[in-house]
Amino acid sequence: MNYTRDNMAGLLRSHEINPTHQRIEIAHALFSRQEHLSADQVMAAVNTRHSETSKATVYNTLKLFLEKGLVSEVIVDPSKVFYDPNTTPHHHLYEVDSGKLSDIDAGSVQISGLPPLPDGMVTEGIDLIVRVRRQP
Amino acid sequence: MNYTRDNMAGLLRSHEINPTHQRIEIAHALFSRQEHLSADQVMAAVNTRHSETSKATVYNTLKLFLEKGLVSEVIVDPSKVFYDPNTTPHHHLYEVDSGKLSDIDAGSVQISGLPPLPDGMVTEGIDLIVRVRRQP
DNA sequence: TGGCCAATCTGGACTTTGTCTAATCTCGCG
DNA sequence: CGCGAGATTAGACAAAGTCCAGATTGGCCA
Ligand SMILES: [Mn+2]
Ligand SMILES: [Mn+2]
Ligand SMILES: [Zn+2]
Ligand SMILES: [Zn+2]
Repeated sequence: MNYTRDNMAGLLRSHEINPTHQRIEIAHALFSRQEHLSADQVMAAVNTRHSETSKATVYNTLKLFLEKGLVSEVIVDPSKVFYDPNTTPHHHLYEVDSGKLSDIDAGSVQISGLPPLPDGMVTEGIDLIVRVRRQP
Repeated sequence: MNYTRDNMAGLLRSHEINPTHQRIEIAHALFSRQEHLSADQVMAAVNTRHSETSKATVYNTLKLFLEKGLVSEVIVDPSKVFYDPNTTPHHHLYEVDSGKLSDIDAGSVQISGLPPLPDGMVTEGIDLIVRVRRQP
């Protein structure tokens, strides 16, 4: 799969998102890199050549993508949220010193023995984060 | 175990923390409740009667407690960190709508199939968060 | 007892992440 | 064309957290 800007328009439409120039650029930043990016990093990525997308639009758009299920969010760093082009259930490895965040495939991992949920509650997701640091 | 202020002094000393009035109050707020509290909530708990502990001291002290292993931090909410008087390995259930955070005992939960760590890395911790929401 | 001084605490300025709003822009359609 | 719903924008605002220089504390020794 090649994440060209042209393909982004179709991807957006398939998630019921009206493909505008800014939205295409933001989707392209996330999907072409296939990396976890913070709002700030998206902002920088999208405005490298010249300033074309405002902070408000970056935040609005990431929230829209999240609602529409185009991206997921990863909460590992107390100071910022990361946005993830991978929406399949998967886990994360977080290198505490460097802030590097990478995926762990959910296929091989198995979680068992979780207690039953409180009444009237449904699981929204299970986040598993392995926090690692460079050997001291 | 009764978490009186007097017992807090000994608890602090056993973690190589000089027990000052403010530190005792902050530890007491966390341990007597046995709940997950944000810095803001600690601040409020400690200053109910009359203002006695500054914001800077609350943040400094929570960071000190964390370094000394007296409390742990839980990162589930993108807008604030929770501090946890429970430092034994355990998991969390997070009710997204209400923000309620509760413990899941690690004893019964089993996680298997995690890939080997990158070279020269050691696990600092494994965070498992079950995000739930009220049935729609 | 009183003074010293290292550790601690403090108010408040500052930074960063994120939100909000009112004004402006865009673009497909009649 | 030109309308208007939806989208974008600048910049004010809010909340969490950090930082610093000065004030306080309290244990210890003369
Ligand atoms: Mn462009
Ligand atoms: Mn008191
Ligand atoms: Zn991921
Ligand atoms: Zn806990």
